[in-house]
Amino acid sequence: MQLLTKKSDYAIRALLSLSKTPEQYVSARDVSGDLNIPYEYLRKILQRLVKDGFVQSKEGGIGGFRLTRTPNEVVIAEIMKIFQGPIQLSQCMFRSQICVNRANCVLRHNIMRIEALVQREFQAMTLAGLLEQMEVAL
Amino acid sequence: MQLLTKKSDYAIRALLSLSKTPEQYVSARDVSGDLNIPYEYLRKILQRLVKDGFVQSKEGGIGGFRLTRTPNEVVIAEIMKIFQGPIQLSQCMFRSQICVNRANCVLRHNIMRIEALVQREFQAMTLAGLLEQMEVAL
DNA sequence: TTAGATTGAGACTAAAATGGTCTCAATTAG
DNA sequence: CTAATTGAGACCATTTTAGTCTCAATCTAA
Repeated sequence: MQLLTKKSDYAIRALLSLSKTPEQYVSARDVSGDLNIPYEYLRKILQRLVKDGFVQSKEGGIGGFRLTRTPNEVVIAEIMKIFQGPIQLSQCMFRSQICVNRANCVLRHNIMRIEALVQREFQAMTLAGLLEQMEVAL
Repeated sequence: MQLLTKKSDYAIRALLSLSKTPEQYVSARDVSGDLNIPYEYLRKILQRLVKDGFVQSKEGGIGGFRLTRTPNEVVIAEIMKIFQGPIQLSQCMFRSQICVNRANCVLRHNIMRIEALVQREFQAMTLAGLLEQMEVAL
């Protein structure tokens, strides 16, 4: 059981890396080298981040990727949602079988409470926050 | 992304069901019928709970399963650990690549904090607690 | 203008996790 | 003895996760 998949982890670290040089385009090759992330896989991840508007890309010669937002506008919960989907209950709620017996309701209610808690935490987590912590740690 | 898999969900609901008749052995067949859980699958889950000492089984004629502990001794976190493994970081920490750069450390530190939070919540959740909520709701 | 590096897009693959089934032996109450 | 039960283990299908491969389009610099 892991809250954060490798894909999200890669994405967040790539974004952190890009935030070091805000204006500049950095190639997937460079980011891959820096962070030790499989090149082709990282490319897919960055392409996805382009599609969702978190980064901007430039093809050709000295192309690459750069952030489209300031680090404080990049919420980790949103990144995770892209690559892991929303934090949600075990689908049953959205299907026919709503609360066959009372136990379901109670259990689900409790799980939902915890999921909401997790959601809040990741919602409060931004690139800027992480960057700040990195600076302090230096 | 779901905190609770179907397997854990089934296990917890089965335990809640068994806790209604503490002394009595109830067959997997009956539990399966009650909760609408696939019979063979439930059997596997119950077998596992026997192995881990949460329930006791009796073979033959009017056999079945019953709780070995009182509901307040059954912690949901432990059940989840059995069927989903421990809540843990994306393995990297336990392998060669510890903190290639500072970003890793900071990100991981934050994730670990949230994971610990989740762990605490599930650790505080017991069968007894759920049962109590069910009674109140009646 | 051409070579080289880059991104875009999409198919493809391998391994693990998840959810579930099937079979058969051993046990036991009636 | 029979029927219902658990124990054990193999088996299977689908989904998720992680990653690769190929080729076209774009752009920079020589």
